[in-house]
Amino acid sequence: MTNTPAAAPVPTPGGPSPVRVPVPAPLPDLTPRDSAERPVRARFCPSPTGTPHVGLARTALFNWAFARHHHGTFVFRIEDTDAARDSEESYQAIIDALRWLGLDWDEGPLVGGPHEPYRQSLRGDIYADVVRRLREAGYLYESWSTAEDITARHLAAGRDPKLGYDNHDRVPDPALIAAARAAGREPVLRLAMPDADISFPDLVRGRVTFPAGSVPDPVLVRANGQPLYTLVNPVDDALMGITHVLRGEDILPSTPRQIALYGALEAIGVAQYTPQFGHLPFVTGEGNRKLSKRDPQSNLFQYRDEGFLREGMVNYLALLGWSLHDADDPDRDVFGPAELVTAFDGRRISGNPARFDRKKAEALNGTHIRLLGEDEFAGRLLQYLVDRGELPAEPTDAQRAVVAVGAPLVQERSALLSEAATMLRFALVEEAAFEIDPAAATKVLTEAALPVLDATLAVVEATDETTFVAASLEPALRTALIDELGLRPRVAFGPVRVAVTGRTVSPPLYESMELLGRERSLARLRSARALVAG
RNA sequence: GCCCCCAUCGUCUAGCGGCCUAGGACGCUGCCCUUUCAAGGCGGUAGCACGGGUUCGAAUCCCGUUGGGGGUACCA
Repeated sequence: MTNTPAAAPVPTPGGPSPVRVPVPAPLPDLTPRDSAERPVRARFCPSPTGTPHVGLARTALFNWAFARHHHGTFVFRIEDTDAARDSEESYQAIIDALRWLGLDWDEGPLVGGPHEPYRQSLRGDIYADVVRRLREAGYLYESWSTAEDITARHLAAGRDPKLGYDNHDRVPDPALIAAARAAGREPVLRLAMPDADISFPDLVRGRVTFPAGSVPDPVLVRANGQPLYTLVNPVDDALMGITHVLRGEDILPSTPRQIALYGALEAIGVAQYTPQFGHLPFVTGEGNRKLSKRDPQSNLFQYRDEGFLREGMVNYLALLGWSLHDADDPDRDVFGPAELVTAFDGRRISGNPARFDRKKAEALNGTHIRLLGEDEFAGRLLQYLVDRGELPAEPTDAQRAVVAVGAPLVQERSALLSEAATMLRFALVEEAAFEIDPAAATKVLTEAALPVLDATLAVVEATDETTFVAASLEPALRTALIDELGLRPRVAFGPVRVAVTGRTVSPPLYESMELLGRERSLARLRSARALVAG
């Protein structure tokens, strides 16, 4: 391997450089009063490139909570500057995600605001103007080198080609330019990085310093004239008056070039100040790797489909890199969106990567399900069943009644709405569509079940519409099955449960029978008996 | 390679020099309750990566090592 001098990969062009080098403002350590100096304006600025994932949602949540906590403004902006990857479908999905989580924005698509438009694909003229002014002030220079040119120069000089761009074009190279022109190529526009350490106070990590020379001059404008993220992200943050940038740790390494750009933007009057940055830890999956967009576990909507509550999801997402500390509990796990906002001042964000733990997310969701009032839970469950297509858009009165009566029976036994739906399905399906789970039948509906079903049938047949209620069924069945047949409860009620609900796991039995009704219960018991009798 | 970030139970964390024989939650697990499953109650299991400092005293501060992660695009 080539021995390259450490920390000096970028040769400084000899002689006076024709390129103007921005002077970033010194960014002193944060003091408690900094946050009070100007009203907080935080933003969420995703690229619409795929299905929203949990890491994206976490970033949105933190920015939202931070803005709300400080009574500031939450700006929502779409960074769709890569036509090859962006899609309208993805844009709609992001909006859907924010709405589901209840993250309302004060400025952005659909709601407008003083800095419209909020989709970067519509802001071309603005960027063109900023680029023109940066060029006129001398901050951008044309760079004609291709990746091959750069690699060839490193190799010729005995340097490691992985060093990246070598700042060669700061001084125009007539031969290179002529060759590029002959090949019909256009130059990209680069910003010259200052030859000094770049250091900034990170809200999450404290002071972070990048040594001079460790960041090559970045490309801000493509050869085809289209601006890149490296330009438009800081430009829009500046134009929109963003004060705090909470974003993923993956862009921590690009912060120095943004700070350099802010120096130039301030010089030409586009920016008034450099915002404060806070880099949120990664959300990881099963391994230690950053949760990839391709990982099915990362798909936010999957959790909604499986019956996560907004409250459960928000609560769990908030715990991914943050913890709530209050007077009576220094490490509280369960809290709602309002409590999150009250507590989220941004100071307790951890720098540690956090693994997305499905089990814990589910447990937390179960806690929130139990926290819901009975009627509220029934309403959520009904909506969930409709959304999942298990009930029609306009459920019948009978269907509504089953959910209303059944919801309290399953509320404390469900961690997810999908579990509640599964447990209530026996009473929701058309009678013709009712099926007994084969595994449950094999396990419980054996020959030994015959006397149980006979005794149960006798009991139920003896009831009428007024005595077919849980309160009467319980003593009657206990007498018939436990006392008279001398069975243990587990053995006695198993066959009845499977006959009536089709599953070994169900809401409480007597209530389930009452919910189903006398006639349907009888029919199912008879059908199960026939099955057992062969 | 180079730059940056991170390092407390399996997982997420509390801890910001003595209150720590390290607390909570999830998980796992024992018992109780019990018509299934849950919920609930009472227990248990398990951790400060390593090595140097600093200090009367270090999970807490500093340095190094190791390990993990990210970046190094005319993606964002």
